[in-house]
Amino acid sequence: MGAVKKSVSVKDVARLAGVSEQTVSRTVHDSPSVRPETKERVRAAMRELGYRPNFAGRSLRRGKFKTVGVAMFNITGTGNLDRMEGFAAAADKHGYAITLTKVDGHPYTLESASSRMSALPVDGMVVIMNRMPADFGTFEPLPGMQTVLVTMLEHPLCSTVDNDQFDCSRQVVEYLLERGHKTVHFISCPERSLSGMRREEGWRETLRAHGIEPPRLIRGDWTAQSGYAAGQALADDPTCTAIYASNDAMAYGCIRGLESRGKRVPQDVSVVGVDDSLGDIVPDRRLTTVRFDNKRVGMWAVDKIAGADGGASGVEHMLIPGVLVEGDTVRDLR
Amino acid sequence: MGAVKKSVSVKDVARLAGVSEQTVSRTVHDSPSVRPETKERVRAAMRELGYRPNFAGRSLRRGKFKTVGVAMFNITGTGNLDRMEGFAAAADKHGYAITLTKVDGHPYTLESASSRMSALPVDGMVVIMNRMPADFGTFEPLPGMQTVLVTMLEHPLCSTVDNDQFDCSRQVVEYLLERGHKTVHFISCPERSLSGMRREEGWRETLRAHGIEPPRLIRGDWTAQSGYAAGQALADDPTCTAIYASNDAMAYGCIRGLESRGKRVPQDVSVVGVDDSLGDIVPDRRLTTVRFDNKRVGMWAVDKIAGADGGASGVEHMLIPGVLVEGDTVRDLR
DNA sequence: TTGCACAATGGCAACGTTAACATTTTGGTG
DNA sequence: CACCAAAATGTTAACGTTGCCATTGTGCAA
Repeated sequence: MGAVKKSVSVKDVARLAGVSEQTVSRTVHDSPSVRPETKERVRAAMRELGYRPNFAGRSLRRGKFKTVGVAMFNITGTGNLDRMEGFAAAADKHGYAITLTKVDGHPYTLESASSRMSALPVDGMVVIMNRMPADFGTFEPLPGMQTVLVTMLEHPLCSTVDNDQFDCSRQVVEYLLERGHKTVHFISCPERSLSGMRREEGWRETLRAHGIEPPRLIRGDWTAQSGYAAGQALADDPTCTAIYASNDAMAYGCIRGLESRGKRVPQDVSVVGVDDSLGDIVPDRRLTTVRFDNKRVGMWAVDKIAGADGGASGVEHMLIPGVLVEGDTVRDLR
Repeated sequence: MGAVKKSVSVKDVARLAGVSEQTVSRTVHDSPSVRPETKERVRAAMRELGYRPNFAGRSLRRGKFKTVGVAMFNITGTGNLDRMEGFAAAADKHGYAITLTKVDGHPYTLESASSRMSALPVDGMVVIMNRMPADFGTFEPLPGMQTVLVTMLEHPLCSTVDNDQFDCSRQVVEYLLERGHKTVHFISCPERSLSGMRREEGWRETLRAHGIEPPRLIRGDWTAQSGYAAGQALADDPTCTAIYASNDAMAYGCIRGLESRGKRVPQDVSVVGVDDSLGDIVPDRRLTTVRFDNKRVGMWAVDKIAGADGGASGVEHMLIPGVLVEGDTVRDLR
């Protein structure tokens, strides 16, 4: 019918309501210095025209976007959903939005994540690191763009936050040692995984701290199949009474592998996993595992950016401990 | 040391390069009507000052944000990660970004998702529906904001896309019937799940289409535990040679439940799930299941918005079929 | 040498919003 | 009723970018 109206601006509302643009703006922000009846008139005009504030104009004026960018090299990955839940929750709390970007991992550098973000309407950015970026040591965040890395490594210029993988292994190993196990065997993961390697260190160092020389580890690949093979291999080892697997899938595979060789869990061998990812999937047992609070990790990252708002806050490093969840796959030997 | 520079604009670059702002803008867009040596001078100035184009100014000028908003009532949910992968991939392809928002589900209405988005810098929006919004029938998208719903329901004003749940059940049921099973028992899910109910319809109607009266279904709750109970219950039913569970966790629970009663899978009873979510988790068998392409669902949604760009494209409804993946939990009775 | 086409560059305005300041109106007091 | 403070409203300018049109410079044919 009529000409296509581009978009409704304060000017249009002002004209219809018979007030100045400024009064409209004040009404939008519910300023106390507008008479209630005037406000009502303006609101009526806004409703009639279907006015909604233009984000671009607003940000341009304010120099702020109220948005945090999240850069991911891999979207699919254990815990990412919970982390996002955390991002969204924290953003919500501060009146911020989240902008998600997939970064091509070739090359796998922080620089590529950073430059990808630089053209987007964000006040700060979070990078989820899965591996070691080539430029981790030399990377400098964009000026004015607060950058938080989700990693357990510390960075001199960027705040970091992640689950405490070392402590996770410490908890597991000590839990087993306390229950009378003489040593703890370990099913590891691919070497490129930062968090996996940190778990490995935690296992090794905690054993050493208790004066125990770590047994030879078995390298897995995160899948239950590799855990199954590991379980079969360890079934013949008489010194093996306790196995710690780097994730729940391998732990479960390991249990089945042990059982396939006639070992019973936990009567003969105890098994502990990490992730708490099998709760609704495995029906007949409750795996003893470590539950991480990825949502909290996500919240911390966004809080750091959105919470600081104007005031530039310093670089911080945060490790969030997991919680060991007792199931029925560990035997107390005492 | 010096005063804090707010941000570098074309003006600053222009001054340093000794050209007009317009020439800087043209250089940014690599216009052919700038002499190569001038371009180089401008580029040098940009590098020196660390110029990056301001998104707000640009969007304000262009009236476009090159961003698609995604509204979710629940971030955590099967398939969401893959869907996001799809959102991000499609956005990337079109040079768009994704803005993620969690919408409070009280009330659970499209209106609340829509108004939440209206203040954000987005050109269009995607809503992931898990349940039936109270205002589904009456909802009107914001003018100028193309809205795509991820749901299998059709909407008169919004394009929709989702996995074809009905067809999923059809495939499974026909697959089993073809292999000589006389009927197919069904482990369902909570009634509030839209997709689950559609699977239920598919099961029921496909059986009827083959002249078979559907047996009484067992209502589960998505967990392996409920599948386990269902498996035990069905173990005593001599007519039951094939079970179709509404997800893999219940299917796996069901298998374990059957085994706990001495039934073997697939020798005595065949079991099929949906989701293909156990591949790396269950070590000793490959579940026959249906794999959905959630990434493609996500891509379709964002393509619809970002692909149309200016030209308003019509309302479309898309159902993306899953693929039945043969494992070793079905016996061919022929 | 003049004229003309075309390449290269510059000036201006506008997108929508709001902070800062300016002005008008209102209500209360002497 | 004049006067003043406070409340209510209006005016202006600027945020950074870029489309449009104007201007200047360059090379070449007449």
